[in-house]
Amino acid sequence: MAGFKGRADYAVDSKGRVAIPVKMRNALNPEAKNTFTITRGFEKCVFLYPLDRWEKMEEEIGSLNMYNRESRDFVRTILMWADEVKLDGQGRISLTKELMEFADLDDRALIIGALDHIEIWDPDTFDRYLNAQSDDYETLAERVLGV
Amino acid sequence: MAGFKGRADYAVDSKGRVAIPVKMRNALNPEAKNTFTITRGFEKCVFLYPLDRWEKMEEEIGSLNMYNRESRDFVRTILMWADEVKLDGQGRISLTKELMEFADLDDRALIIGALDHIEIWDPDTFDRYLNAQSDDYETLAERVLGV
DNA sequence: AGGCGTAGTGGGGATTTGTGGGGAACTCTC
DNA sequence: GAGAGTTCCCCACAAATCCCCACTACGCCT
Repeated sequence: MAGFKGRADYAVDSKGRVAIPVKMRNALNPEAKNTFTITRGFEKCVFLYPLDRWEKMEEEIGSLNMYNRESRDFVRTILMWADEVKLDGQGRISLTKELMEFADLDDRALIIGALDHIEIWDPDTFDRYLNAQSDDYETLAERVLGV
Repeated sequence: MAGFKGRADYAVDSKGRVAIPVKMRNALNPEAKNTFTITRGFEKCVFLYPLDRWEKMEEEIGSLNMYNRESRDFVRTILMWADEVKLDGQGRISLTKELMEFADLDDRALIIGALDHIEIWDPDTFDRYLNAQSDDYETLAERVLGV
């Protein structure tokens, strides 16, 4: 039930497979059935939602009114990139070509725990992302947490 | 029970047949019996409702106020073009000429999962549609998923 | 220190999927 | 009723996908 945390620098093999760290696999809710929904994330990374968490999201999406143009745009955009993936016998998932292209992934990937989901980054992209952050850790924390 | 998601760029063969991606076929409720109701969609695409879902749609339509002119227009349009199609042995459906013409389809089709229904787009039409969207992915997602 | 188990990595083979086409059955027209 | 045109069903094939097995490195336990 604990959230995902930690980070790992793993290989992406020629078939587009990435291992998920054991710590995160153990943090999986049994009802997630080793299944994730993988989709585009923010800032050029890939999001991985465990099944149980994704179902809540689908409920939210499903409750939108489809006769509203903006809702349709949103539903299409979100779902278009989503895909259901299962851990294989070795605890890996396989990325689609589209998502690898989107996140600029080649043969290395950074797996990052983010509480209710897992993020997959290209290491270089992540570096640039960190450097682009104007504020340091302390300042950020103060802005977000410090009332 | 999971909704339709994902996207695929598939061929439309000379007989007007399009394959439905396995992932979406697997998401089908057994009581849909591999049958869809196909009809005109919004924004020049074709909608594909699984049988079980379409029945709810009919209820919704039936509950509309028929003394309202716009309701009548809507109901006529959606029903006039509606047709029942079944997956063939290869998991394909065949499009009618009228719907292909309406959606500007020729030899390629974009199949997009949209939770309770499937959409079929002409690739160029879809490109134009995406470009016309005002908000980017992050903004859209934040609006609904961002608590 | 040695062995055992687990985690990350790689690859081969079987199966499935997307695609095209042929032929039977059915319909519509003349 | 014959012929042309459709529609439907089945077969075939190449490519992509999935599943399983094998290897190595590291840590833990005895």
